Amino acid sequence: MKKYFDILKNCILFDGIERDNLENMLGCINGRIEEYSKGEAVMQEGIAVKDIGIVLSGAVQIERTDYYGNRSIITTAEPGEIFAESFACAETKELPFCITAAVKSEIMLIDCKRVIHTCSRSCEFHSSMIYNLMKIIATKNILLNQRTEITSKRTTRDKLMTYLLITAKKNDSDSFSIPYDRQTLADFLGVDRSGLSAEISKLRNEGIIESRKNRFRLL
Amino acid sequence: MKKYFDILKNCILFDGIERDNLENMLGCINGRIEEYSKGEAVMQEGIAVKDIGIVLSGAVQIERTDYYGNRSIITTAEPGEIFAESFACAETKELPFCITAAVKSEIMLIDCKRVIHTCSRSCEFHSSMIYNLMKIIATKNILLNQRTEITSKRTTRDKLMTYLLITAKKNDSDSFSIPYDRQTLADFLGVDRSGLSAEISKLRNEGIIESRKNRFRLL
DNA sequence: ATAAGTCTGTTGAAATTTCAACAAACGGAG
DNA sequence: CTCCGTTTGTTGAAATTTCAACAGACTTAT
Repeated sequence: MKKYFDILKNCILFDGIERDNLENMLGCINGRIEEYSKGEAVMQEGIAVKDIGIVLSGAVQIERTDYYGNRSIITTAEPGEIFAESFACAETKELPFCITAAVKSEIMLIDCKRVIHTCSRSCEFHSSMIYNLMKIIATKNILLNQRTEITSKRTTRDKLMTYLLITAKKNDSDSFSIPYDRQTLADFLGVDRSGLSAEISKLRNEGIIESRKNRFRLL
Repeated sequence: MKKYFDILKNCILFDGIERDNLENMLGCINGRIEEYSKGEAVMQEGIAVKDIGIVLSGAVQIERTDYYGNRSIITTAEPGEIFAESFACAETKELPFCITAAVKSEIMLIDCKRVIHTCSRSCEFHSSMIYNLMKIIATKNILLNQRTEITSKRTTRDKLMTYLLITAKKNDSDSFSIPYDRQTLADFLGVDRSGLSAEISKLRNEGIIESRKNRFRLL
């Protein structure tokens, strides 16, 4: 168990909890470690989700199959990252996709109820963990809301401008860098890459923005 | 205070908490009641959000101004509904939009920290409230994820089919009703209403779905 | 039953996006 | 410095969406 402490220490779920207290914590929430071989299902589609997962080693991927039968990877979680937390907290009756081990992996599974309901001992660290979990989910929520605001716009220009405006506000400056290359930005905005490039050029020619590579300035 | 108990009783944040215990609860979390006149800001853009809001009477609306200067209402909250909970839990430093009273309203504001951190008395109801809050935010999260999955598709057909497939799975049946009229569905999917109608007809002609008004069946 | 209003499906034209292909710019590696 | 692989910008054609307008179906109030 001890050999995983360095990884768990970096897991945001345990933010603000000292290493020395981690051991007590883990007893308190009864985390169990499971091993999965490459391709094996960590959580199967259709199950009722009870556990929050933490990747200790390896990686898991969340996969979805669309109505054409195309399977695509929605996200992956690497060591120290948590997954399935929203489904566990929402007490999802049927997981709408499959979570599998991308490679041979060790996963810690924690019963969500043990996290949310403070133990009888009511340890102070438990409270920290609840706070962390709430913050994680709420932050994702805000990010998803922003993305929805962007993608609900109808044109590439509107999507891009909405994104740039949100980013400028976040950076508290008209001039900022973005952490995406063109293709990734296009995927995020839900538009075609070449169309996005064209739109950036157009906005630049119209004197609405300045841009060079992934650095932008709103005028 | 007592006159608001009926409203609070229906607030999902207090699910599973008996009326008799509600009063203790409210002391424990120190909910304060504020009154706002029509149009007055309940939470101003740019502030650091600390409180979760509950509408006791009237209604609040969450408004956003886009880069053209058009102001639009993102959502409204009516009596018994909560708002700003994600921003409070995520400890948002700058609220990205304004929350105003749509009409003369009474609002209960609760310091989020008081909710998340169980009180020294560690009352059992507090634990219920944390559980409820977590479930609310996690559920929204899942819904937003689904919406993102839908709107990230490029064509009206793909968006519609993804939505129908998710709904069918949720209803555990190929045949189901949807809670939207055409315009609302179009807004939700992020597409043009007339184009959506046309696409539904096309799918029907191709024998992929049956549909009558807001009832659908996947074939 | 009528009338007014709303919702839905249809259509064609205009606008926009996607797609494919290519060239220019860029960034290492040798 | 040159070569090679990758990223980005550009372009024109094809596909799709949006827009506006209208007609028919349906609802509700009187």
